[in-house]
Amino acid sequence: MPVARPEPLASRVIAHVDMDCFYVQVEQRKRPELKGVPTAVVQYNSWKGGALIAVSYEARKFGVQRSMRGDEAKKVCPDIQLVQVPVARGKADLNLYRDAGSEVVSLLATKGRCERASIDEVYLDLTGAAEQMLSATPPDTLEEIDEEALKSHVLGLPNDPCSQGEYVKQWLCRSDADHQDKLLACGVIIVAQLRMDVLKKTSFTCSAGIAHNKMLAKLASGMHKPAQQTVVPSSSVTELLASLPINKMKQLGGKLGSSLQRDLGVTTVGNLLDFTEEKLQEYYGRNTGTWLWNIARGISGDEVEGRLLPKSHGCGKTFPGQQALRTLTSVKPWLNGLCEELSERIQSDLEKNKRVAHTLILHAEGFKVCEVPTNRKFPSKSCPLRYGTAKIQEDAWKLFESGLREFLDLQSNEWGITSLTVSASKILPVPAVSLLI
DNA sequence: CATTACGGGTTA
DNA sequence: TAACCCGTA
Ligand SMILES: Nc1ncnc2c1ncn2[C@H]1C[C@H](O)[C@@H](COP(=O)(O)OP(=O)(O)OP(=O)(O)O)O1
Ligand SMILES: [Mn+2]
Ligand SMILES: [Mn+2]
Repeated sequence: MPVARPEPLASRVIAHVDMDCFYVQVEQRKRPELKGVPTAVVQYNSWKGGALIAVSYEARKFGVQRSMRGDEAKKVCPDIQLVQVPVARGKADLNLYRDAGSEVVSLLATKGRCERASIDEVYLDLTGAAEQMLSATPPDTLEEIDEEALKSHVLGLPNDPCSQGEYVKQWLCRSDADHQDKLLACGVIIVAQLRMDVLKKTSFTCSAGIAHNKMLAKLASGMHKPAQQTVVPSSSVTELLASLPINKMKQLGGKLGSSLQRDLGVTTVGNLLDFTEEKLQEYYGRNTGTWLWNIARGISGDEVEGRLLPKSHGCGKTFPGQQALRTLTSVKPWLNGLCEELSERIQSDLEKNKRVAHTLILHAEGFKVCEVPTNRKFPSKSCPLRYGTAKIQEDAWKLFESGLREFLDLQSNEWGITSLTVSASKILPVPAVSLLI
């Protein structure tokens, strides 16, 4: 499933930036009285007080966690403020957070190639900016280094809280460093400035990792949160990975990571060093085997893609338990509502970004009651996407009907839909000439 | 009865 | 290519 990419020969400076308790910060900017108090963002609230999707650091001290029920959060943290996600057409509306994410991306995309990796995080390739700084104004020539940069965590450095700033300053400025480390030091200063700029212009804090590839930068950004940054010199990598639990590595948090533990006894990323590339390929195939062999050594050549916008738009809703939709008449208005939201979002993408979506996809889940128990799933269906809410609704309905026929297979008249999702994909820029017509 | 999203590789 | 599956926020 993962694919191996060799590390580029020249060393890169890569940053991963992730917003702190993002949806909470978005709500706190709207309601400043919530700043500094235990807060969580909750989706719906009828069933056990709704489910938490973002939790402030003040609330985390009480043991409040994502996916907890609102009621449960209140038990462990009676003073917690629960803010509800906006609702439109009977479903959660995440546009407020999408827009806030875009604000941040625009600020972070100014110093090098930027990849929007999720609603609240980006990867940056700062190699060019770091090289430029190293040749024009290297750290040791600066009169003053930002406090924010001096607060960085440098992996492999003694961490004495009293004199940490001094150690970091020495590391940033040391003249005997190799070229790689000097570039990283420049990256640290650039990222500190970017984070200060984000805070100043949006009021949001974020955390960041700076390293020579995406994998290590991502790992580092999560090591010290909130409002901190961590740099990974090459010399620190072996020790870092030696003790890193296998499931903490990106892409190993699921079945592959479990299989490594269960079938090979691998509990840390470093344990993978005990296996030859051929052995890993034998177990997991050529691509995945080589990928595993590489990550054990901190090698990952994935490029930062220059992409500031999502590649698809989707909207969905689940209908658990008794809420399952059991008739065509009850499915239709929900599907129409989802299509309406999707239509608005792709229309706005067209106007703001001059991009057109070309494929409409319908996903559903459901059950049927019949004599011969079957495990057939509701099939996904797709078709060319025609713009206009009514057309999208019409096409999505056709996709649903055809999926339902296949799903039921003439075997049952009693059924229920427990999940509906429509999405728009294959989004391409409108050719510049066609904008003139 | 976590929910509502995205990206990316595999399968047929 | 469409549909499916996995991993993650
Ligand atoms: N499982 C989920 N379901 C729905 N929304 C989610 C889920 N995970 C994350 N989100 C949303 C809410 C988060 O504020 C936002 C960013 O996720 P993430 O970066 O993992 O956590 P976070 O920003 O809330 O806290 P942290 O400070 O630990 O990064 O995405
Ligand atoms: Mn975050
Ligand atoms: Mn995140």
